[in-house]
Amino acid sequence: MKKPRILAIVGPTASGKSALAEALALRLGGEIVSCDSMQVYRGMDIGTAKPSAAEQARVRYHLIDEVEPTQEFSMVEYLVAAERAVQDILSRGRLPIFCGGTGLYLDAFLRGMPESPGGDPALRAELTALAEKEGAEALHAALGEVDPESAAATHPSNVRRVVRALEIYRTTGVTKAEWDRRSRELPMRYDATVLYLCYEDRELLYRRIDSRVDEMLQAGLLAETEALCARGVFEASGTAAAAIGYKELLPYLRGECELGAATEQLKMATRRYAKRQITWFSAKPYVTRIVMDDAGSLRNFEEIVNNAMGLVLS
RNA sequence: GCCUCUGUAGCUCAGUUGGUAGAGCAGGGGACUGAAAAUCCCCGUGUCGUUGGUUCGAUUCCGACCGGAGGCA
Repeated sequence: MKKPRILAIVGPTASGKSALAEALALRLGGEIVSCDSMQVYRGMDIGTAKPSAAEQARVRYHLIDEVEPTQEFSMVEYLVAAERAVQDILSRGRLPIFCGGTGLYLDAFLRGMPESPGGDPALRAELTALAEKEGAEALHAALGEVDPESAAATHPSNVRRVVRALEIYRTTGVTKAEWDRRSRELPMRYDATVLYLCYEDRELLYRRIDSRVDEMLQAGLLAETEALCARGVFEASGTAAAAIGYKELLPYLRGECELGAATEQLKMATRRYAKRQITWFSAKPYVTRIVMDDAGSLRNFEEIVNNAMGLVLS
């Protein structure tokens, strides 16, 4: 059976993914599947650079505003919802276009996942407490007893990963290394073209990030943050509370620092995030690089769109 | 104009009883399979303000000059 075609636009924050995705969706008869761990939350619009009402009127978007920020949502929920969205889009004869910067989510979708064990909050809490009491080394050593392969691949300080590996072994009796091996053997389910937007001039990307943060503040990011506070998002400290854009402004809202200082922290956090995304996507064998440095002018943008069209249609 | 303090990494500063220097932050590189906007790992050569002097050797001591801060006029 022929695999269905899908397109994906990935890259660091502020690289211009949304604009390119929209242009391609309009030309190719596509619908956009957000591939973003934070845009799924309702009420987090400005800070996550969610497509505006106008943009959502031009192209159909999926996996935006799926859940409340106080709810838990992670990779697997994403996987399920994305699968549903893609089937829906394909059933209408249209092209699914993934767009976003959460590399893990796209990775998981492209590969599919075997029935690996879900998270066990109680066990996680227990193991994390153990690491605090007896040290991360001790927990890592415990992992080494049952799953030396994963232990060797995980730094002892990375408690979260060590906990996850132990969690998998304790709940299934099968090592994480084995689960990973099985998933690696799964065939790609889609014929995917993944366009990775990159900047040869890092400074240029950073300038785009800085000005986008300024625009977000002007658009009312502080008010949005206050609204999230009022809903107890940060007390819940779930995934939504980790979003960049809000937690950096909390010290200012509490009167602990100037707005300028908070803004700097926010820009810095965003740049570092972009850096991590670049590291992630650069290492992926399945991406086709698109250099965005010259996308500034309309003419150059058109050229990039045409170039991308060529890659998709080939 | 005079006096005092000060000038070391992109920033804030240590330090060298004279043998060319190191922290934090910033920055860079990397990892990543059910928390991923998360989590974690690795990376420190810089005319020690400039220029003379003393010295085997000066970033370190001395002088002058230049920049900064403060004080007295």
